[in-house]
Amino acid sequence: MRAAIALADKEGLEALTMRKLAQGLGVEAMSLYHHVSNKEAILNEMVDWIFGEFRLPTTEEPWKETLRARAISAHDVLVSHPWAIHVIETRRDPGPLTLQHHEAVLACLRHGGFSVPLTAHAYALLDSHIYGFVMQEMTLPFRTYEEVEELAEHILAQMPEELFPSFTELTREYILKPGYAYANE
Amino acid sequence: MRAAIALADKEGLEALTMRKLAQGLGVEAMSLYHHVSNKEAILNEMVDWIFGEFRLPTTEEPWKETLRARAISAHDVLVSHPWAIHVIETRRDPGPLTLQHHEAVLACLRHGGFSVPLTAHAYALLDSHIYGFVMQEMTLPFRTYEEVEELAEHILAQMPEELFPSFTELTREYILKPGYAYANE
DNA sequence: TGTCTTCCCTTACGTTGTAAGATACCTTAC
DNA sequence: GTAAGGTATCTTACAACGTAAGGGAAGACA
Repeated sequence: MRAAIALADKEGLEALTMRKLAQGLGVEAMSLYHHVSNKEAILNEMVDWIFGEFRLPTTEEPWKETLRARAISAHDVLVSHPWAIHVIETRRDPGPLTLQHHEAVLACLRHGGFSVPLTAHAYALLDSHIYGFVMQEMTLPFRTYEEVEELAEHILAQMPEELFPSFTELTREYILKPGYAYANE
Repeated sequence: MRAAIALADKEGLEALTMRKLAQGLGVEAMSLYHHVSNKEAILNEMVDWIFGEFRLPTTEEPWKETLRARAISAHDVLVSHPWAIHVIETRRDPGPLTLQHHEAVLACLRHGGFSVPLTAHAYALLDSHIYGFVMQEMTLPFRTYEEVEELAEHILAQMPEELFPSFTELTREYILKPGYAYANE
């Protein structure tokens, strides 16, 4: 698991093949199948590990604070493992750490005074925002400020201003201002 | 494009291979490369087509109403093409319909009185919710109500209630109630 | 000393995207 | 009327993927 996560972190999800993973462990690809039934199983465990990294909310702290801390932690974890949302999105059965995490969030909301239906609404709302935000952040065609600058100039150059007035305005007056980072949205 | 979208709709994204796509068109796989440079190019165009399906917001209607209609439309489109969010998430350069859509949303917010920074905040917030919501909806291990029932019983049976009190409560008192559908969250 | 389990190996297969190049047809030019 | 060139398709081939099938070496235990 550690090797798989490290490989995906370093060389991207598409580099995580059974052969490369095995090679990093000084072993042949087929040897992995003695410990794991599938590549899918590896991905499942990777996602469960990710959920284990999220800060668990508690029932002692006020719900707003502890859930805010959880959201920020989840964001940070997902951003530092760029493959994560992508893989989460394709998993269909949750692991133990994932279930434990859900339980903690639900318990926190219930202790905070939310009714059962409101708890469901709130959880859906919170995680929609977290996942959607991270997803957009990861989909951006730039990461550093230099990349923003270069790309924006390139796009502006070939984007007719009369067709895209609001877009060029946003780019010029907001995105290209020093200090811009999508994460601050 | 029509064949590619139909194939992905009907048999899933993993069934969209160059050979199967060609076969559906009565042609060999390599013939597609005369019209398209890559499989990536096909995916790019599919995403652009998706954005073209989203209802464009206008500057005539009140921003709240027209953006709400856009959000619902986007949700419906994304749900009826289950491959869409997945592919959107991996695209890095937007097509013309995508740019046109962004322009319309930005223009709507600006006309609605939002400042440039607030427009950026609002757009990020709106789309985070839309994408995240759809992503969660598509990741659920069930689609129909029968599947919920079957799966919930199965999970409850092997989930120790003392370890997951809030989870079992939510399942029993909310998810298993007739009429439940995640889309209503 | 012999059997069983654990762990890794080699070999092989079907599927994927696509590079390289041949071939048939249609259009256009002289 | 014929040559030249462009357009659309084909066949063949290759490297990389996940993984099925089965062999072999080491240690554990009888």
